[in-house]
Amino acid sequence: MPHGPETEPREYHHRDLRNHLLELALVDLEHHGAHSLSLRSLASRCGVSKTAPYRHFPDRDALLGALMEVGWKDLYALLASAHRHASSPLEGLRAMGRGYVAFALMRSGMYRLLFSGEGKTLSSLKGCPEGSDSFGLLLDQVKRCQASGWKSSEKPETIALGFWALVHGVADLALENLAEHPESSDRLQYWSMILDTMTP
Amino acid sequence: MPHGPETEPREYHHRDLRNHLLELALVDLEHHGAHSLSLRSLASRCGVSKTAPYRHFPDRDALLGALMEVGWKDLYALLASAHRHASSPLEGLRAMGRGYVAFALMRSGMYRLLFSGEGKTLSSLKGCPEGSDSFGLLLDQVKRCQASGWKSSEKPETIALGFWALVHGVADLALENLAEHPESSDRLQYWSMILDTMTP
DNA sequence: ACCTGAACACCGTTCAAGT
DNA sequence: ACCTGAACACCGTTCAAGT
Repeated sequence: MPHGPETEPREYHHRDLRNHLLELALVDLEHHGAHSLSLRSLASRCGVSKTAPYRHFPDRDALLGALMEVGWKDLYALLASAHRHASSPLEGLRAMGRGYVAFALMRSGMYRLLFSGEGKTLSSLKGCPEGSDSFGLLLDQVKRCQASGWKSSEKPETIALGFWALVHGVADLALENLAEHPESSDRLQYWSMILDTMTP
Repeated sequence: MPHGPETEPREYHHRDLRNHLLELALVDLEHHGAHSLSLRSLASRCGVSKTAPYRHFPDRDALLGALMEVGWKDLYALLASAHRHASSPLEGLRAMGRGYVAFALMRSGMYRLLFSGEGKTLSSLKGCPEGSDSFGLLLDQVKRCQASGWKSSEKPETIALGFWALVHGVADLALENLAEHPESSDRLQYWSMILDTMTP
């Protein structure tokens, strides 16, 4: 059945290839991890030749970079909404920590891509406004906590980095499932408890 | 110049291939990261055919696993020696934390291999006695701290996991160079300060 | 027991060429 | 502007065969 002059001509230049690639990549990222992402495989599943992606990304790292940008934005949005409905500054800080851990558990592929290094994390965070904005969000919340008397003698940057380190470490350990007790049906809850224990 | 009956016949079966491969791999690991490790390249630099490594490692992951075993052992030795000469239990705990961060900074390739996931970390830690022994070391030190009154109302496992998370997060952030102040000529010192600030 | 060689099924990337 | 096809230089892995 050959198609005549329809409004939407099939088998054309595909037009939205860039977004199609990113969409599939986001799925692969969660299901099989960043190291399994292949330009050739993505291309073929988009119904396009092996080299077509190079019109939209200079190389594989650029595709990964675009995915990270999405990740930073999502993380920022999650952190921003987490502290909004808190009953106190310190509760807001704790909520941000729980949100961070939840992000790591729910979107582990993306979390690992953002933070497992490979040398690109730093530049991607500094280069991406959403990345430094996330730290800015944390820093502001720490300052609000200090304004209400908590650890007010320390530099806010020191506290913010220390708290981020704690939260980040908890997220990493939770992701590696590094607590072998049997009743770990709800990992988020267990690790939130650890987090609260370490937050004065 | 053909060689006669010498004591050490060249160009033979190489005999110590397994260790030679591991040696080269350890160098590559620090210089270019785990993802750059290639069985074929290692083999050729050992002066052996591309498939020879398969007599010693079932697959690439097995080579990585053998490297991790080395890493766990080294980390364990470092932690064990770190707390030995401390003036108090809590000082010992802090020394272990600094040692962990120092390990991450000095052997970043190995540190990333051990902890950047790829799904193998958990099993490699649980499977390798040195891995769980490292946690046992930490747990014992925490118990000594609690015996002298520190946070004695909490479960030692909770404190140990929380402290490990903190230290691990500090190590990760230090590795990503996530503090952009100019005078960061000595990262270890800066992040040790952050660590001490967060350790009550 | 340990190693080689050919073979298969993948990769990223470049470049001349097509529409 | 966007995509294709052939080509190059890599991979991991299997397997029959050599010593």
